[in-house]
Amino acid sequence: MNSSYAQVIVDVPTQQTNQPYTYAIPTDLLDLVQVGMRVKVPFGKRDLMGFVVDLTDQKPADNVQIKAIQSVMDLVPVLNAELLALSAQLAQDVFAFRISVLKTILPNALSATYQYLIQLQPTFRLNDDSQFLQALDQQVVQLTDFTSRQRRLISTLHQQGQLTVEMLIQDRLGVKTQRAYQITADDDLLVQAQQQLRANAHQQAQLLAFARQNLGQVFTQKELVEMTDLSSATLRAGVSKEWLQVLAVEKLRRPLETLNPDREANLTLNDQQKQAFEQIITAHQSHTYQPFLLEGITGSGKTEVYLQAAQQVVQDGRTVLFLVPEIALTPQMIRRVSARFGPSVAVLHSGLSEGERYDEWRRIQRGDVKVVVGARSAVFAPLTNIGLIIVDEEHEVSYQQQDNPRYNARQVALWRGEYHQAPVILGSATPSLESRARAQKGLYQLLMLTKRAGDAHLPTVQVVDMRESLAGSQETNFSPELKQKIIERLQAHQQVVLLLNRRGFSSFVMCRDCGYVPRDPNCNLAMTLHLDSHCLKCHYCGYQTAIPHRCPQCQSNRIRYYGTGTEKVAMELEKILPEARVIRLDQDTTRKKGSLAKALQDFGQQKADILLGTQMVAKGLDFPNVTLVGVLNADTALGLPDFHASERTFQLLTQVSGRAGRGQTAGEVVVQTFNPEHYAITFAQKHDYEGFYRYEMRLRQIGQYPPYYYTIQIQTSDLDENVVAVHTAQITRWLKSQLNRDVIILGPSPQPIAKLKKRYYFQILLKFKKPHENDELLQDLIQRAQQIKGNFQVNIVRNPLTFM
DNA sequence: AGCACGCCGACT
DNA sequence: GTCGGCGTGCTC
Repeated sequence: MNSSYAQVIVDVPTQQTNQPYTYAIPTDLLDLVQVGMRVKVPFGKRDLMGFVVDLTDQKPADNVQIKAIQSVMDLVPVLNAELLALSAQLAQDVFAFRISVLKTILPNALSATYQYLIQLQPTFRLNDDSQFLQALDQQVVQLTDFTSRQRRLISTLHQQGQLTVEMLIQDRLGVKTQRAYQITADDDLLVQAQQQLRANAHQQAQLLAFARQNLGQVFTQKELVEMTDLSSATLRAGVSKEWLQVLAVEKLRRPLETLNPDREANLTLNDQQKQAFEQIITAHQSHTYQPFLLEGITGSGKTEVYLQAAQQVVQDGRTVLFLVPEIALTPQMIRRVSARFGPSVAVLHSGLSEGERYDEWRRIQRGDVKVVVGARSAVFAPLTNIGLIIVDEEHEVSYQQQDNPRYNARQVALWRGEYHQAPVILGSATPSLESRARAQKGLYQLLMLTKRAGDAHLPTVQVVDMRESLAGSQETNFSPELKQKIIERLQAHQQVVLLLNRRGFSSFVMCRDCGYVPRDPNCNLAMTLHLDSHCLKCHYCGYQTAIPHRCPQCQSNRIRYYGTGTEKVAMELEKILPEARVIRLDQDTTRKKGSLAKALQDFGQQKADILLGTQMVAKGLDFPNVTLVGVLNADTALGLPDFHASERTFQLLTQVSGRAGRGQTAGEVVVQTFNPEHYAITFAQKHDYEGFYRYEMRLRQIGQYPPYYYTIQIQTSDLDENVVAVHTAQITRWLKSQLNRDVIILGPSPQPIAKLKKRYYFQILLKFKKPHENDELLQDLIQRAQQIKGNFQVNIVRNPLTFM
């Protein structure tokens, strides 16, 4: 029985249209429209794309006029029941529009483009204003190509009948096709043709012979030419005589690195790995949703556990979703996974073109793929029958999308694991406090790997106090200790990785003599430098003070803002070690496609001695000849106005230390810092995650921060600084009157980057005990903010991971 | 978002 | 008087 109405989410991302609209299904589309398909619908004056989220027979109230669906854009649904349910849940969870979430779940190629076909009519009269239209007759144009003046004219002429405007809604990208031939299944026809063929028609004779060997089969033109060595002219002759039929077959744009991997054998698991493996497989085989926290020191072989568990799951007929941070999706890593799973793997990373991404998505959708490896957005891969989900480096901030909708892929992974009743592995050498605390409570099962693979030892870590090093001398990024060790490695023909920590760069003040950083008296967080207003501000509570010219702790006048770039460091290296060959790795040098792969390959082949880079050198790189890691500035993140500052610093130091001593030779790490006694640094020095965890948890408890409290960040913005300040203060008063007594409200205060793209930003932070206790009130806040006239905007972020 | 409606100031 | 500026409200 077909339903006669469809509930449609239309492609208009606004608060007012964030609801399903009811459309009638015309009789000729009755058996075509399905839930999860895209449709074209009339909406107001326009035609739009929309998603069918439900089918009903319920006739809606009489007071609304029901329009009919115009056409169906898909033959099969692009969203299954799981992903539709996920979209609804996620929209609520991250306070986003349903349509935005739906478009995030699907590849970009499936987002519609709106174009118009303009046809001038005989009545069209040319004049100065309408001159621009003459060249546009019969042309497909986009609305954004015109000024509002031109649009108005087109609209007027359209009403007068001087031209017609036809709306075209199209996929952003088509399916790429390739010319192919299907050989007739009619052998008699071919036999007959063979008998009648002229004796000198050797080419056609050859084609006929081949055809009779492959009755009914399909070959692309390219394949056919290669196999038979015939010309395309002969093939055309075959077509005209009906031996062959022309087809257009789909051509998949496959990323190169996954095409022909050499198979790679499994490594032997040690006892700890084996135990972890078995527990994961037990959960999978009993179809149980069970999150595991796999806490393994760097080099302990977490990846091998992932891969072998994945192989087992695939062997049992289920599929695997494997998430890694984008930064870890190096060609090294992709080759490794492809080598294990061959053609049944799909790799989704930011280097893919829109077309490649779409084609990988279609392979997954069709069920050709057993294992999906990818960064954040791969968590929406349309896999069915998932038997295992892996989130590698689960503590990574990049799993949370930084713009709307601000979903967290780790959370989505857990949701999908529960939906499929499958185990989810959260793996890290330095788990997020949140996940580690959940393991403590028994919500996740803790699996520990404490031994490094082979005989490798963790590197020794030397902390260098830059306060002493800098005193009296010229400002430099290299302490004598680090410089000396680099020289030793160069002489021994070993390699060096140097990390320049850019996180928190530039925006805070520190004393060069004693390491003092000005903190606000209320929150004890580092205050952010505002050059525009020449003051220091706390971005939690809004406390504000003048920039000191003399250090309050040691009276030095060398208190100034802190920061440097890789380019500057590379120049200094050139000066002090002119013979060293250096590869720079940062946003600037790796923007071009393939340049990262090239740089890493060169370093792997020892075409350089030193790899100098930002955060991206810290993750997942495996170069056995690297025996020294230098961290030029460990502190910068400590200066951030963020309660995660210590956690991030500890994680970064631990991760980058793990790059040293992965081969036979022991590794060494030099950490330069102005805060040698800071616990994030001393615990990292001892490779003591558990110690850091306990210490930091105490501080979080005292400061009433996560994981003891849930947080919500309310971002407000306006073109006018006063307007946003006034409205934000109003909202704060309203929240105070509405919220439960035990909800802690911090702010309002200007955001660390208070002005961005001509808008001024403020924030309010809420801290509370029950995860969803304020959701309704916040929805109400969004509705109310909608009523405010002007450019004022409100944006709500659940569990913010950064404060910028 | 985009489009119409409607209310005000600047012109042929 | 009308044209066109933009603020406001609606779209099944």
